[in-house]
Amino acid sequence: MADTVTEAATTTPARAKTRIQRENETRILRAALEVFSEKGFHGATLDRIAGAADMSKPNLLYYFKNKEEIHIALLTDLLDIWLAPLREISGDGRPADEIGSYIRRKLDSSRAFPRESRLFANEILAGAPHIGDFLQTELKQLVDEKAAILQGWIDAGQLAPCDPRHLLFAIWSTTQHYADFSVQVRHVLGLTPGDVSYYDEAARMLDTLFLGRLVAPGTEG
Amino acid sequence: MADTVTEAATTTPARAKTRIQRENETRILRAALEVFSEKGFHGATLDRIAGAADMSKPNLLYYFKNKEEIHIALLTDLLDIWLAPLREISGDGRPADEIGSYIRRKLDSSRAFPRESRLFANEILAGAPHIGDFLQTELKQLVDEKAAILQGWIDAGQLAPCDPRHLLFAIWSTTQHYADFSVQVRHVLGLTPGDVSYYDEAARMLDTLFLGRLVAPGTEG
DNA sequence: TATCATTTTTACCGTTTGGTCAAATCTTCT
DNA sequence: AGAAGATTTGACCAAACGGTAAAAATGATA
Repeated sequence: MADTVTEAATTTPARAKTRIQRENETRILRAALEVFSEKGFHGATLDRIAGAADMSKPNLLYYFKNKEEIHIALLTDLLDIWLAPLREISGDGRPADEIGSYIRRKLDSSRAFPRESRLFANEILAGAPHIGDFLQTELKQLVDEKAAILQGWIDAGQLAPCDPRHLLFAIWSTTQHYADFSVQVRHVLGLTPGDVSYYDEAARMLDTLFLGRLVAPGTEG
Repeated sequence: MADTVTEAATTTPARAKTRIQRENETRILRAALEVFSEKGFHGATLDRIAGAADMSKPNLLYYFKNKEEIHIALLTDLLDIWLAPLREISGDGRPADEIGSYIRRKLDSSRAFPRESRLFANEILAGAPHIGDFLQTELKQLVDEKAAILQGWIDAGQLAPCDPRHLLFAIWSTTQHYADFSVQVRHVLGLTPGDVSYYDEAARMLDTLFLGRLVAPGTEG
């Protein structure tokens, strides 16, 4: 893949933006997020995005030079949202507090930004053609940093011995599942299409799983 | 969406298959799985699938009448693989044994069938256009059944009070994560593209999480 | 080996898609 | 008001795509 999000960020020619420019760019990005997140990159068409933005296709291309540039712009915005909850983990707090609030932040993020979460999932599933570099550098570095904090708790006997990175994977997967697989969740629970009332129960489940003990003592394998 | 997997299964005209027919159909399905799972439905092209099957496009269309039919054939095969581990959960065993071995089966499934897992993830992310009916009926029914078993353990005090369906969601998400998000996992762990050596550590993590206690007593929030 | 059904290929078609271009229209600012 | 720049539109294009038709080649079978 030619461009990555990090490259794209430096390519900006920096020119004062007009009011119309700002308005239309956000309209386009909002529409594109809707379409990309539910159709994937290849399933999304410029016509559809333009239609969702209530705009003609050539006009859309007046603001973004091609389809990929819109996609990259979305991914760039997304990464901040994705990283924010992780950044807040602090070594100063108690393990249960820090892990618990991290899970809550991630779950809130899934609820507040399901489209962004699905966009991210699509990108990873496709082999991370645009954000591969981000994953290897920025994300890895932050994970290394936070894993060290978790490892400190493990060494202090406050956390069960485990690979801290895999603990993060477990938090990511369980929380993101409610956004990415929401269709399956709803179908299994027998809920109607728009219903996201399962988030409260999800929060309880994850508290039990990560902060409590699932299998009662004396009944282990 | 016009066809669903359940409809397609009954459409078969039932005619004796030749050797070449069997060989080429499996060649096509194998190639299509590869392409669909890494490009998604819309990103996959018939030319690419035909190329991967070392076959001309018209020849491919001699065996499957269109792109969607190949996709549906793959999904149909997939659903058995997906359900198999869940079907084995029994109310006769001890909670820790049953849950533990279910997790192991699901994790093994992710390792053995990563392409199938990603195909499934793509389908769900796209809103389950083909398997929506399956999710609402067959899967829901099986989940209801197994959830009752888990609820029995909860009522018997062998399992922490929680929504059994959400417990299943947690198992699905954590285990499938290693197939669906393998690119991210590898990048964060600093592994090379083909490396799947993380599965052993993943198994340990999930055992700790689901069967043990993560946060040490006395350090809860 | 001759026959018939099956399989494969070549050439092609209509549509969709990402994208361009130049003219027309609207804003902004003097 | 009117010039200058910004925005929008309609007409269009080449490539890619899913799919078709018919002839050619191959395989099975008697």
